[in-house]
Amino acid sequence: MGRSPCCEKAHTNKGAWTKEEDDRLIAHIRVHGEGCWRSLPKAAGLLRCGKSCRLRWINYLRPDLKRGNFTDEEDELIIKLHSLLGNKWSLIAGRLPGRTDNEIKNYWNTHIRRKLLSRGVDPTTHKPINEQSSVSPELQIKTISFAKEEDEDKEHLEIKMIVDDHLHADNGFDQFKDQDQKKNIINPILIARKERCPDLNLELRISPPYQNPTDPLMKSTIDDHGRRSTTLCFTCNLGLQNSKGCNCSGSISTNSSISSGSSSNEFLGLTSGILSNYRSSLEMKFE
DNA sequence: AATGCACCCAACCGCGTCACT
DNA sequence: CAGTGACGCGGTTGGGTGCAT
Repeated sequence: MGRSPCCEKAHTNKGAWTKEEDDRLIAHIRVHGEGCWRSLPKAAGLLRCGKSCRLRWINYLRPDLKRGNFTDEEDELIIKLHSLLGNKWSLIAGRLPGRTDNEIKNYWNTHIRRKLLSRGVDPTTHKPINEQSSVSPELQIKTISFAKEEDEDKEHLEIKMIVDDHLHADNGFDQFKDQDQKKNIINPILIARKERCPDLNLELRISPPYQNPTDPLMKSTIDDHGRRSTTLCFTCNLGLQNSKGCNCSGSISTNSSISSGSSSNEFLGLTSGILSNYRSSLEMKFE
């Protein structure tokens, strides 16, 4: 079963928009507002497909667009958001007022990628290019997909998560060579986690972006077992240090940025409902 | 001045998701 | 539950522009 075309290709203009077309689109949206993109071209007297009109409006004609060069602050925010979200350009754009996903995507591909490479940082993983993990490949978590949880080998995943925890705690993990021994250690921790957040069964942890230990934003705490862990509040992670939501008291650790339910129900300004929708397609890259 | 090349970015394309029936 | 239409997203393309030779 094929997909029906979004419009009648034979009678639509393509390519660059003319001034007259722009004016028609603007005039129509001023009167009728955004939406109903499929019927808009006919109503506005445009020989364009609805998709094309939507893109033109969102990426170019919208009055609230911020034109001009990206600032250094925007650069850094994009980098931080990308390290958390990956190529989720629309989500990133949602945190930069006046910028569009297309604009940020283009800017990333033409400027920021190069900028990161020149810093010796892999733009995909946000880790130093020459830093190779000492962990054996079979113990490294590459990607966890949430598309179909039931398809996941959950036990395998849990073990990897805990091994990952111990790696982060600089605890060494040769002691966990035996799988059963691993599980004996792992299961109580998992149970405790589930009890802490009974409403969430996401099996989800999001690793923070790579942080330079010398970064002045990083703060260190010592846990009950005398282990050192470096923490940074989430708003600071987003480059919004000293903002209203800044909470650098160590409440969010580098090992579990979103491991438990938050009373605010917000992540990056998204409601839990949006997050829920987003979850099905979200892939989190683990270190 | 002519040519080739690299870069930028607006626009397109295909697919996934959601709402509705 | 399946089919369908509409919208939104991310990857890719291609034309315009500037620079080097």
